[in-house]
Amino acid sequence: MNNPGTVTGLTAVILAVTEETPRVLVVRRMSHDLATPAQLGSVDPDVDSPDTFPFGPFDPVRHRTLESGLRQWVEEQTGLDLRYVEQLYTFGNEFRDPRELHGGPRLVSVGYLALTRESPVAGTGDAEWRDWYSFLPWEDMREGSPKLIETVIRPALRTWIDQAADRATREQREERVSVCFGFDAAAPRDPVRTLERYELLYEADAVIETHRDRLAIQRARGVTPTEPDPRALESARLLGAPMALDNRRILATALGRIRGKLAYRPVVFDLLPTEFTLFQLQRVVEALAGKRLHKQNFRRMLMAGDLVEPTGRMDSSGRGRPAELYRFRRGVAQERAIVGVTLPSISAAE
Amino acid sequence: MNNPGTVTGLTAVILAVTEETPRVLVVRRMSHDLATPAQLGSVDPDVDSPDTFPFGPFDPVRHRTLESGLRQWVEEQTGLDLRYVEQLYTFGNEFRDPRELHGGPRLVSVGYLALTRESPVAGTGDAEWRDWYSFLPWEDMREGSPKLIETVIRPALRTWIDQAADRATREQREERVSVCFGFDAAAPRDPVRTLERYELLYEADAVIETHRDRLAIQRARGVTPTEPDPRALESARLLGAPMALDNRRILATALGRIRGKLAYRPVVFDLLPTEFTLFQLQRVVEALAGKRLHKQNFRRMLMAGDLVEPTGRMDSSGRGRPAELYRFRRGVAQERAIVGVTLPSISAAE
DNA sequence: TAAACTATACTCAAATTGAGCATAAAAGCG
DNA sequence: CGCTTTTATGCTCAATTTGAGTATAGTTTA
Repeated sequence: MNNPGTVTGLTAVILAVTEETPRVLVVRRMSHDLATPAQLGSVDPDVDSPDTFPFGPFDPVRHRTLESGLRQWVEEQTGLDLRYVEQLYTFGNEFRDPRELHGGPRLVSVGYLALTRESPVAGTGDAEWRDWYSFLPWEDMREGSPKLIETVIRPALRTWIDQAADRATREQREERVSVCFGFDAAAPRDPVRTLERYELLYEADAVIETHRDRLAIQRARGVTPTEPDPRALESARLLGAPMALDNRRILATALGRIRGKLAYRPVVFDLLPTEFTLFQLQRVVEALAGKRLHKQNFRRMLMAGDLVEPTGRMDSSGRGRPAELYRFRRGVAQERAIVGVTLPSISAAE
Repeated sequence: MNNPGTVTGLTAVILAVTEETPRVLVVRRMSHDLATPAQLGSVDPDVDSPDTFPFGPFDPVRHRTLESGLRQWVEEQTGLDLRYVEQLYTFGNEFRDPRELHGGPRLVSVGYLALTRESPVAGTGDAEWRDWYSFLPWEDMREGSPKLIETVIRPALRTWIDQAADRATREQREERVSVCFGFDAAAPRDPVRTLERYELLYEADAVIETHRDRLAIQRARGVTPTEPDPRALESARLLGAPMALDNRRILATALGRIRGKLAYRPVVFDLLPTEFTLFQLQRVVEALAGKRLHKQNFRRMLMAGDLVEPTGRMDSSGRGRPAELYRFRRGVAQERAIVGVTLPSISAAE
């Protein structure tokens, strides 16, 4: 086999929040330069043209840095005004791009997280905003623990635990499941561990990607595909909308990162308009955290951190008593910002 | 100018701790594949053959993942048994590799942090362990604030603040300096913000790399080099040993990451032998954190987190009362490990 | 006018954190 | 041997932070 080398590209996870709804920008077709996703041995018809994140090759002649490269083509292609931008992770696994199975190059992709205030996407019409929890439904605990955790995830993980070859493996799996999803009352669920949860589900054959990838690899290698358990497949299809390649893994990485960042950097403000009520701010934080917060404590924390200041104006558009409008204290908190917004963990009880 | 494309490589920051001394593995010459660092317009003779981190190109044919690639060549070349390995950041700035100035390709390098128990480096003889604080001396607060903070850093940053063009910039710089180094009593110094500190020093022309890079770029562009202020140069030479390329920035990234990780993952144990006294453990954490810890509180935290268990054996090699030997509770804490080792911030007073 | 909803001020107990005191057990040294 | 030095280990205490309420006020909507 010849050495097809590597292709280096940039993947953008662009987040916004409208009112209560968290959104991420996805494209239906892959970008021109890497068009037509190779036929994956698709397990599920839905997977045939699944969503991807905006992707562009990195051109060192045009771009001084990876970040400026990303900013430039995202702004060119979507017209969005990216605010906070942060490098996430570089993904370089074998067969990330299924074309590698047929002799294509390794696709090394530097993932970036970008925050913006939501606005209609200009430019190429194939990009659209989607609720990010439609891809990772088990991460949204705002209305309590979603039903599919008990009905789909728990049984699937139970099966996986029971399939352990020996006692030690079995106990390790039990512990891991318990920690990731907080089933054990002793270890409350940590909102930041999104990637671990996704990877656990992937390993446990609980998401559709596991089956898809296995099948694709087996086909490319000329091995007779193993017939997946129909019950496992059906269960996997219930676990959120699929995405192409490892894009759901990337989304999980992004979500974990932004949740972690929340605690020590005032990043929320890059998702909000210049002026906002404290309750709007809280709604956005809740959308990110995937859980409800205690209102009084939330504002206490904001005040203690000197993160916001009142504008004097009021917002009467809401239903109840009008709330005062605040603005982010740029400058001071910008740098200081040892304080962010702390997220409590989610107790197993709730 | 033709398009020379990119080269994708892997950079390894390998850390170990011997007794009290933190160590990082550096090589004197660059690895074969990217040998002979181009002549940087070296400001300082010492910079002519500076240390670099082990670097190797990424070969997608041999390596299924970036991490396995890194593990493989590091273990081949050094014989070290890498334990914890984590991706740090991908560096792709213009002119990272000075050969780019002369038409070379962009060097995109995926940085990895690796922990190992120190052992003599086998294999190619040009690798050696160095105290990592020799490169970032302002990060070691174990014996109180190092003198060079007051004698070198503070004056240099003062000059930078005074050079601000306008009042707003000036205040921003003041705030930033104060937050990074904790000069202001209100904002204690955060051990995790190592990268911010390095970048601040770089921007403020306080480290030698700023001068080196500026000169190199000016020469390559055929611009007459600006003569650097001799006092600034002299001061910059006092700020730790230099490294090639952006390797000190990478080290700062690594140090910040491991310090942050300490708080929520039991990574220290990958630097220790199987059995250790609590005091040895504390010494290692202190080496990482760059500050001294309260002994009693430290063990209280360990016990609360169930991270270690006594072996029953005693260590009598020390001078005082023999200490009990402990081992890391693998398995349980491995996964649970919401608890790590929390680092207090460093108050300005001390 | 009541019900519903939102804003905002306070309180309180539990848990966490930073710092110290006290005592125990060894080694080294006169 | 007795004294100093050094390290280990158990325990207390106050300050702060955190999670969860109670109480009351100001608006809109049925």
